Amino acid sequence: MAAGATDRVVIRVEVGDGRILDGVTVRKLAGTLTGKQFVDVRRHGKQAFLLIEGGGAVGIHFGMSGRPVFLEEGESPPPHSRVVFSFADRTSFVFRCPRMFGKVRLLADVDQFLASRRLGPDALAADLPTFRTALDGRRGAVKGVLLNQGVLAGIGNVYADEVLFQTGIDPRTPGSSIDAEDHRRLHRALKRIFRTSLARDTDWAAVPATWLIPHRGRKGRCPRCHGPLDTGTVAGRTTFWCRACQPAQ
DNA sequence: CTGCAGTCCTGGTGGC
DNA sequence: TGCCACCAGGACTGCA
Repeated sequence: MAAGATDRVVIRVEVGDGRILDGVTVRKLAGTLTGKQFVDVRRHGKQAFLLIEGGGAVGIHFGMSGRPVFLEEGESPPPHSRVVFSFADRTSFVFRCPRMFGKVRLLADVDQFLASRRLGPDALAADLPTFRTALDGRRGAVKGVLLNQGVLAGIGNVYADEVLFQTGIDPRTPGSSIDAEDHRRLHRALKRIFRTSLARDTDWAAVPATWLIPHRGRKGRCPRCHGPLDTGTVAGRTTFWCRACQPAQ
């Protein structure tokens, strides 16, 4: 993800738009980082953490459009680069965020931060028992359960629709009627979806045509049965599903 | 506790 | 063809 950001000395931190910062000033961020290295990168759900030598971390929440970009010497920051960390070896690490929904923070302790935000286990890292425990007993529409970052961290609106499509579950199904077999199938599908998507650099234009994602949109048709997709608001979010392939319970 | 609306922001889309 | 209004997306706040 942020491969290359570690083990290089930070010599400059530039913030293109201060609104991306949360709870820290440009001055404080730059002052803390200058002369230090990032020693490791962690990810939890939609956030990445660049661990600073000697303690603390830079927390990056990707929002919907945030992307990490590593630049080799001589490469210029792309448009919408909100924060640029420049290293002594002339490479740099950039946080792009066109829609400005992301956040950059300075954290004393990552685990403490995760606990304070009440985030659930990471959706991609969760094994089946963890996944099952997280989902079990949740009320409300299953789509809302999947979107709840306090249940599992990392599933956004588009991926929630995708995993429900691939498991043939109606997004409005009450969480209480999702059984152990559904849990198993959701878990397997989610891993496959995230791994495939990450392998394609999360480019939605590059995912398989058999997925729901390329067909989201007004006149979209189901890639499996070719019937018209249903659209509506579920759990407060725009939702696409196929009434035939995801039968109501 | 739960769920809903409103808010932030801007590139892309739909409609005219 | 060109312009503009509107919408989506994540997470927080405030209200019922």
